Amino acid sequence: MSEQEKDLSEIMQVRRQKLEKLQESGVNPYPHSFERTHFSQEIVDNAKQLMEKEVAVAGRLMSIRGHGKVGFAHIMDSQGRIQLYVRKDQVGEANFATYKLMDIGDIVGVTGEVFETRTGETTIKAAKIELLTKTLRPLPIVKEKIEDGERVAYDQFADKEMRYRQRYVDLVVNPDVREVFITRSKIITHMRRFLDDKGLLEVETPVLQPIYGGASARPFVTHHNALDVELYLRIADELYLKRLIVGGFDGVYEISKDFRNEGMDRFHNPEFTMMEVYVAYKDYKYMMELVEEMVSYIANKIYGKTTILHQGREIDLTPPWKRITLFDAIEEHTGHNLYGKDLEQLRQIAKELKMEVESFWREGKIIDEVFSEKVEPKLIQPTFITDYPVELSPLAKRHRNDPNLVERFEPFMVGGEIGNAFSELNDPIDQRERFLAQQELLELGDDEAQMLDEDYLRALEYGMPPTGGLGIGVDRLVMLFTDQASIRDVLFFPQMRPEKSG
RNA sequence: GAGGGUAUAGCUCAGCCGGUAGAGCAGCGGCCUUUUAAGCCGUUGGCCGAAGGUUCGAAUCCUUCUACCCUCACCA
Repeated sequence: MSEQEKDLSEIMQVRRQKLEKLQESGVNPYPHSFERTHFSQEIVDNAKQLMEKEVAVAGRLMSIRGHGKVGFAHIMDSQGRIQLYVRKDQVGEANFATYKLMDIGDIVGVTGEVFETRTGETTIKAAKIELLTKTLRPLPIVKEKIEDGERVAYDQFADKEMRYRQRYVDLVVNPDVREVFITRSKIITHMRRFLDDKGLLEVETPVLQPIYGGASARPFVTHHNALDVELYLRIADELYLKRLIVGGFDGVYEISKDFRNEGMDRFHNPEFTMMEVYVAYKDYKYMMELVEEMVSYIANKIYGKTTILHQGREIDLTPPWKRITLFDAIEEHTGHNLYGKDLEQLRQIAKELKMEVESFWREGKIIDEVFSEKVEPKLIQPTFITDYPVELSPLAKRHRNDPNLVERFEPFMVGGEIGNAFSELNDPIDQRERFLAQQELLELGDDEAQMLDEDYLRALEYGMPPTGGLGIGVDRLVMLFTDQASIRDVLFFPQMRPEKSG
């Protein structure tokens, strides 16, 4: 980079020359503060009341149109944009000279009176325009035009790689991107408020864990020097949160990052945000109500209604959502009832469905595969899939009516799952057996099988009340609400290969 | 991990069956005291992602590499 710095592009050299000129004329290009009285949007919205009143706004110059001894510009702040009108005979010779040395992208503060131009645009007639930060890099400026009431952007900053790597530029230049992240923040705020209003306690549990658990995934491994031990970045919060239920809390939740050392695509980032909640004395039926209530609550808070548009389809989040068992759903979509079928029969059915089956797959795995291939893509409207085979769910309690099943559900919509929940297994003896079954899988070479956690078993032996638990993939919920097709578009800084290798 | 695509000026993109680089915007110099994708005149700017190869000659054809995007496989 330093080589490039020496040989700056012409456009950047010019900016540095302007910086020097400004300093020579006594202008501080990096002053310490500015007293703002209004945001741009407030002025535009309240133009009548503010007419001929003095205001002070601060933000970035996004367009400059010169007219000799006069100039128009747009300044953008966090709320929007407003036009400036700078006259040499108003701001004075020296200040006008400073203005002439400003570039698109520079951060400025303007004081002046509000008025309306001939064309009817609310504008600030500058009494003074101050440089607040000189910028040395040109912004990839997007030009906009209003055509038939539609905002049309020209030369949009669109290169995805650059947008992700230089999100700060993306945010300045693409207003829709900012909106997505504001909505993301609101979703989490409303989620938190909803859970708090239920009387649940927000808690924090370890990210660095000596034994990882609570999900099936490969972990990131790290090393703690002082203790000289291997630690894992958590793949889930589950086992720690349930320890807190053992400890006597009636309901706890955590919204935080989990880490899974696996592939990346438009639904997966190595670090992602999970919300997990556990409520004592409740079961999975209660958790279903909690999910549909929470998601529709968020929709109402954000859009004032419980339907949303996602990738051109209207999704109706109004409770109650459809509920169907895993086996019924498979039968509905394939015509095959897989319940109680043995391994050979399942293989035969998979064959008839033209699916490839790996030799080491067991019953549960085949059922899961049939479901995700034949059913999952068709679950567009919100649907709870319930009652999974025991072997797929080592932490879930057996079904009250059928010991081959567990009380588990996953909420699906737009062809993907957004969470996972169960009546939590609190029988320590059964839990030990399930862990041992996982150990066998581990030995068979399943590197995602779960580790046996003796301390967690000890906690269960002290007694965990009946508990309902739920995890929600927050990023996916955000994708749904903000109509984004890729997880990278709802993460400020999605994981990328480091820049400039080789 | 497999397949497909993309990479040319600060940004958005042209550049055909190989002949030595182009536009708009931005920038720079002019003119311009109500413009708004401001306008008009002039003008600078490129190791054509990297490295090799074929060729008299490569942005263009071939090979390898790098990064990103899309699809598929595993996982939320």
